[in-house]
Amino acid sequence: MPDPILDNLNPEQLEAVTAPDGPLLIVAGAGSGKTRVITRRIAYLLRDRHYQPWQIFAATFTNKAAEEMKNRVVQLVGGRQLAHELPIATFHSLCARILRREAPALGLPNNFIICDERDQLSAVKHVMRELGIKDTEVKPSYAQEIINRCKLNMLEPEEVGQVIESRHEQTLAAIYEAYQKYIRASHALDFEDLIWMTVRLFQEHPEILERYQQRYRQVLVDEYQDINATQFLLVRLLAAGHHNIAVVGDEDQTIYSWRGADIAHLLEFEKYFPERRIIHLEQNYRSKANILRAASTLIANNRLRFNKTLRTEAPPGPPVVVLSAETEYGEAEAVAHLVAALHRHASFQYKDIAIFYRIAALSRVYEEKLRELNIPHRVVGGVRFYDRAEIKDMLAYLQVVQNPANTIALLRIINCPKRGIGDKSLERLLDEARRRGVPLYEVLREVATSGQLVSGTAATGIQRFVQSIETWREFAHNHSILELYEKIRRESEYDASLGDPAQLEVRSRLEHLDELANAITQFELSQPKATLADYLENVSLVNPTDDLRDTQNAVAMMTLHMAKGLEFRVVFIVGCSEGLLPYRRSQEEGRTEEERRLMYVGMTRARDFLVLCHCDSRAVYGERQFSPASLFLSELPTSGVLHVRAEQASFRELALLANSDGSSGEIATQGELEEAPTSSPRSQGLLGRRVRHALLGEGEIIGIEGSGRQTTYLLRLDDGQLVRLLARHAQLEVCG
DNA sequence: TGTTCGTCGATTTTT
DNA sequence: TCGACGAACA
Ligand SMILES: Nc1ncnc2c1ncn2[C@@H]1O[C@H](COP(=O)(O)OP(=O)(O)OP(=O)(O)O)[C@@H](O)[C@H]1O
Repeated sequence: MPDPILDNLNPEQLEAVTAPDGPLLIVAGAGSGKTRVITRRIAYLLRDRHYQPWQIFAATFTNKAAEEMKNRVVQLVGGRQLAHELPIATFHSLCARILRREAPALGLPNNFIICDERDQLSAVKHVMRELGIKDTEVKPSYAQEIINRCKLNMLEPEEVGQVIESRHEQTLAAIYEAYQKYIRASHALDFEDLIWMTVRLFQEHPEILERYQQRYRQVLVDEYQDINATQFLLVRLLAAGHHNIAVVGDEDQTIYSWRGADIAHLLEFEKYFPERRIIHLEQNYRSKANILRAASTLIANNRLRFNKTLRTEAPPGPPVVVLSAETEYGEAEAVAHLVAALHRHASFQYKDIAIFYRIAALSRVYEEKLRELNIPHRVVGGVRFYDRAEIKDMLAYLQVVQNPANTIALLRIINCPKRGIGDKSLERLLDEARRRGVPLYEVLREVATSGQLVSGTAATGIQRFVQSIETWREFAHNHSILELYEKIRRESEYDASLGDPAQLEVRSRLEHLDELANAITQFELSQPKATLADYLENVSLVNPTDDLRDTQNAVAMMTLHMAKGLEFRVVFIVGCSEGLLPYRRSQEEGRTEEERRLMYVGMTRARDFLVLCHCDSRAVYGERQFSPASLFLSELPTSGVLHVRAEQASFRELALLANSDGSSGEIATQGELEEAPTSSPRSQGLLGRRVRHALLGEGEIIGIEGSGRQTTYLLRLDDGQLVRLLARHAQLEVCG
């Protein structure tokens, strides 16, 4: 009888899935079935070892990964309820759940709110103003970055020196300290706090830790190479009693070092759990051999890695194509045409195809060209829905209603729409609040009755504002989130403040606000018992595009980071230029190897066909700049890689090539031809000869394909271009 | 207090 | 090219 959980596993995979209790370390390369193993193991624990869903703590680093894992487990084990009961989620979300219950033990309120990057930046700016630090002296975004880097490593303000050495050390420490005070007073936690405070909770309250150790009998971490020091400490605390901790990782796929990820933790696992069982998976089940070889050759240039074996039994498949164009428009156009051809002439559906890029800003051109050709596509996690100003404003209203002490949100909406409460008044109110050590809202409430401290217009504005908030708070007690939202939207007259609905810009904002209503409805339907606090937490931690199901038949577009863990039959990596991939700033900060890993991750997502794109010049800040090909392109093997100029490319031919399995030699690749030339005797002699073409100039014949009338030459011109010419038309002159 | 216009400056990746 | 911020005006 077929067993969905234990069938279709190789012996090593099976060993990993069914390993007995105790620490388990699985180190394995791309496409070797790591995710398959960890999901099957969870299913196995549930079905055959009779664990309850809530006893399993499975952490991931992205919402997408969590969603994917949960879906797979539910598919294996079944049960509608299961999806809600299984604690498979990101570290941040698992921690938020714990803190929501236990916050009081740390002196924090249960209804804390989670502030995102933007809130964080505005908080930093706020405290810098209060401290009288000019943003020319220290850039707020820099201060933010340093604060986060400290918090990732559980460093207090006085320890700032450990992450930077600069004359600003004192200043940054002061900002950090003030920032902490400010967000605490606002009843807010930032992303880093979620992890760190959970660790602190466990360290300071052994009895609470013990409860969670009792509860979570199995700890699992996917993509373990991405773990940072705080997260590692967290899982060590949880597993301290039973040591039932299983992790899977691949050091070649560490792409989050800027979030504190460190390969060292892979080694340290063995230090903390010396009795660990270690399993290597060495067979790649995903990619055609040419793709795997190209990726392996590339990553071999990294020094910071173990030497893993990764083999495949797959046929060579089509060559990896390096597609070059003159400009980014040419590049995008070529991509779009090739996508169309793959759809039309080959067996690929749109949803089999993905386009990856280093930075999200790059997606635009490619989107445009796809749209021009009417190719359905979806951008995964581009401009984040909840990042839009109008959405953030409305959510800030909900946050203030939920917890008026949240000064961060309060400041966002106090004069939006305009209520005549200007900078001057606000400053006075904030001073008063600071002097007395009470939340800003407290002061507002008093001013609303006393009318003191501010001018007439401001006082009226405050009065009406406080009045509204109080009404909404009352209303929130016995109404749904949606009802509350609609009421706020109506009574705040926010819509009108956006301007004339005849304007396109305004209309799209209004549409976003309608979409928010839809999102709230969806949420309330899926979680009927959820509170406003639950909703706001969900909003902060889960991007709605994350759970946009991949149901549409559309080309997927995303950053290389988002691509991790996924697979597609066809992958395009666009913008393979120096400065972009590897990204200049990363390179300057000494993280070239991480950029190479990023490229490696992208390449290994492909099953059948991989296209790496590049262009000679690109507009940067509106200015056209020379854009040399990526270092990584030069690190690819010569064999199994085909270089094509977009201007000369026949997309139909490329599409047919993509469909070939590379074994019959219908269209051989450059490398194969060099190694094993097969062609008619007459042409044979030309292979490797220098020739001159009337129009194209001189070059070398590096390949001969087909025979008879179909014979074609593959010619490498002296400028590096590759062209394919039908032999009977090619008027070539042999040189020398 | 609110609006508009010009200048300047800056760009990663995710929770 | 876009957006954030400051100065000058309504
Ligand atoms: N034993 C197997 N037999 C057949 N196919 C397998 C087997 N193991 C894994 N696969 C397939 O190989 C592909 C890669 O598996 P999976 O995503 O689990 O790998 P991974 O190691 O997590 O990859 P990566 O680290 O690159 O994200 C999937 O399509 C999976 O279905």
